[in-house]
Amino acid sequence: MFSIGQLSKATGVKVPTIRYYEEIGLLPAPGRNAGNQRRYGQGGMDTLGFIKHARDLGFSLEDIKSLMGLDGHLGDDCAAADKIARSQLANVRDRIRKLEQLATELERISHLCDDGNGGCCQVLTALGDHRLCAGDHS
Amino acid sequence: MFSIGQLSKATGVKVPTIRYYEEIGLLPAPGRNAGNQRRYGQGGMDTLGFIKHARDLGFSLEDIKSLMGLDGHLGDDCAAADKIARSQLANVRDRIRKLEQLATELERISHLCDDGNGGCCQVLTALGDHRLCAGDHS
DNA sequence: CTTGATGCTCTAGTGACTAGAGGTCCTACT
DNA sequence: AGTAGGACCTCTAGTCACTAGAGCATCAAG
Repeated sequence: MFSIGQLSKATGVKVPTIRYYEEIGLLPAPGRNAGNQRRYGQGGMDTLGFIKHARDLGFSLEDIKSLMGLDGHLGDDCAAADKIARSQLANVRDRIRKLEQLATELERISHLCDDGNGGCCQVLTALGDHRLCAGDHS
Repeated sequence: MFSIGQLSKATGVKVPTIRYYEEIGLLPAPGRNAGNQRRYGQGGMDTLGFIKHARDLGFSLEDIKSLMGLDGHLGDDCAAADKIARSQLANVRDRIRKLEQLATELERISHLCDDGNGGCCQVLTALGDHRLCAGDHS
């Protein structure tokens, strides 16, 4: 049996966050000891580990709810899980693409001060005028 | 003179968002007409364009406040602006790196179902056990 | 038996908006 | 001049995924 603090240390999920997950029905409410404190078993540990890992991979809590069964246990609908994972992958790829455009643009802007082309500050001008952009981000 | 709707169309910033920017002191409150409706000049248009572009580049509203003068006009402190832009670039690069790790991991997970290695669902197992990860994301 | 860490509930705040209610105003058309 | 419908106004509350703090109870070690 683990206290909420031990669970927190073991999984890397902060204590208030664990209580929050319970509140929104993501993590099943565990039993309590005589002093009304939460006591978790291995099942709670596994479920929280699952949630943590999925969150690190960028899944929303809504996605995670879908990935787990309605009763709070891990589901086993492979096709659905695979679909969510693939859509998440597409999402991540898209974010990478957008961020790369931004990095290009920011790099260009950052170099404006180096060139010494008639004094600063070109950075603010570049930020102010989208037409000066090289790429077509967003 | 532009109405808030015209400003919205011209800049691509939604009407409630413009009012929100005004409320938090990012966009100076414009004059009103006889019927208490906002009327913007070119200055308002420019400032909102600046905000929009900076937001698209991933700057926080707090960053944008720093980039603009305290009185709501565009500032001209080049060194400070450059510092913010560079820190934003580093931030974006970091996010790209993390997302690439996630994409790798998600790709691996998504392929588990293809392999047909003893039946599904490996996706949920992989999500549940961080130790099965190839890379060390997060 | 005390001390300090850990736990409890509850409320409110974060960032950057978004949605809706309920009302007023402007503009174009008849 | 009247009217229909869109645009505008303020205000409140909701979103997501937490985070912070108040004020109290409980637990474990010395």
